[in-house]
Amino acid sequence: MGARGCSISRSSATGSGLDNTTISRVFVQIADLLEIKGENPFRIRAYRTAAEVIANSAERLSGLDEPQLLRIPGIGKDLARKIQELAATGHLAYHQALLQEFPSSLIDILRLQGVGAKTVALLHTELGVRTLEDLEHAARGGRLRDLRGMGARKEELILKALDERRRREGRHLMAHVARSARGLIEYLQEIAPAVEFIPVGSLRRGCETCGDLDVLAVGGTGDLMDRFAQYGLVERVLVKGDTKSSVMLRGGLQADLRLVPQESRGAAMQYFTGSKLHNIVLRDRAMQRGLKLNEYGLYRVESGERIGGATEEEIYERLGLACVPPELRENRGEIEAAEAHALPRLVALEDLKGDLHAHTNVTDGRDDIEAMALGARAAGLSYLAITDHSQSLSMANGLDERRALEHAARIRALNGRVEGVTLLAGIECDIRPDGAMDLADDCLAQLDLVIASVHSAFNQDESQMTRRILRALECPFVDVLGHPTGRLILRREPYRVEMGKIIDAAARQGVALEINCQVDRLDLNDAHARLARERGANIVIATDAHAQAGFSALEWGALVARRAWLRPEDVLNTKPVEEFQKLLRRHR
DNA sequence: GCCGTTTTCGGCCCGACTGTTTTCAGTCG
Repeated sequence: MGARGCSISRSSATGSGLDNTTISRVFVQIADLLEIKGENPFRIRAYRTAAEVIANSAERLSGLDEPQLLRIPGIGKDLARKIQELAATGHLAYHQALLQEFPSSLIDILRLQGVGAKTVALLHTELGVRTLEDLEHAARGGRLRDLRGMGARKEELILKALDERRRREGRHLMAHVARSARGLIEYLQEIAPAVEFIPVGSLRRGCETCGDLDVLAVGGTGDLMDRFAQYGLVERVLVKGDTKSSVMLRGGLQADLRLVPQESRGAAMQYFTGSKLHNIVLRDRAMQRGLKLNEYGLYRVESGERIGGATEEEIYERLGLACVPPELRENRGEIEAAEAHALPRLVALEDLKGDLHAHTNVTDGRDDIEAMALGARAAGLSYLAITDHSQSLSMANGLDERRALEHAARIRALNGRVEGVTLLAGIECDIRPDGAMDLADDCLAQLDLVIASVHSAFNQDESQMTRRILRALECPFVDVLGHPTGRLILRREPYRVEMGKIIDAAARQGVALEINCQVDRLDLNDAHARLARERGANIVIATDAHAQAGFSALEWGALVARRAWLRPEDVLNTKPVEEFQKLLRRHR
């Protein structure tokens, strides 16, 4: 994940409740500042690696002691102490000292396209530039062109980058990038039918957001670069060479196209799929074996002889590894598992047999029960739980007990109408601010499936929210906890809640945790879903569809599950409907 | 700043492209 923004929020940086994201952001900021300072690049990398590891750790690091911290790869004595200082005081003296030296606003400048640490330092020392506004002023005044290594062209590029930054902030939802990829590849494919176009990078790894779109053109020729630059949605060409070009698409997504020869197809796929951390480990492994790995192939260092590169499988195999699925390539234990030939058989979209979370036009959905059943069948599903909202969600015309039971009767009456799809009468019942369920137990007891979800009072403090959800899980008729953290990716932070406790309670009580497939939810995320499985909680993958076409979103949830190392047997809705129902909490 | 089956020191991934240079530094992925 890229670093968004640079200010460390005051509210979240208060003592022992410190969350991983906050610690990670401090480390990223330190790395940025050290880069501007011109520090040892390996020290900078150490901070970046640690920041990544911390952000992706499901366990809260602020609660760990030094020996526990030292067991985490990438955390040594020094960083362990820094984490503890942060956890104890909410501050880090080293970080504060750097901020005295360089204002954090310099980091905003560092994020500009084409501006790196050396340039930021130069601007700072030579022109006294501290903020984006200072920079814009200097550029408009023509004061950049006289600096060493700069010219009028560079000045113009910086003004463009400033303008772009204003219009858009960094990252994009995976599903939106996937759509852009499909459009671009369709265009290129028509021009060059013999060339194979492969999306790689974070999109291929199934990351929830992507900073850019990377596409390989296997077996293409140089003229493809011109055609790429001419694509209708290109706003501006950033770089254009014989084998590599980058463009900015309308809407602010950067797209990169790399030309690779057929014999390097596998090496290039491996290299450009990443992640960076996974690749560093892989190249290190190659080095230990007297080999060199780059985007063209795998070579013996001594003789220069090429010993692989046509396929990814070949590269992993020559390094003594099973081929790692792209979703696992994050340096989170996959190399060790690949070495032991113990990689899991990951759950796939095709394994999913039912969907458990869908709304109809009785509340805030667009289509009626029958249309939704048809949609589920078209998506290849054999059962569907209709789960409309409960009364608290009055904006959505939520159901009270009487309407909920009437609705359930209609759903059951329609069962069998759409051949091949079993309908379950469920509800998405609000968890009230005090943790009480929004509908009476005797109503919930008469339904086939109950999802409990938080839709209000998001800013309760952590202990309040944790107690609230734990109380909801006590209700014997709750089968599933819906979108457990309430986040909206790139729009709303998750609410503050102790997920470890929620996961343990869910495991204990047989409540399944949802991976909600809405492209801006994907909630649970990969790290939490992985933790949930490790702690023995059941998982369901559910769309939260609000229209007939909404079932295609299962694709995104399946990717999250794969990134969480889940196997088909870890996901309840891979089971046929009878077996699935037996596994629900109410039938345990 | 991390790491270690050669190691507590001396390594740490690497190539493409651009702009400003005249052989390269900076940026990016």
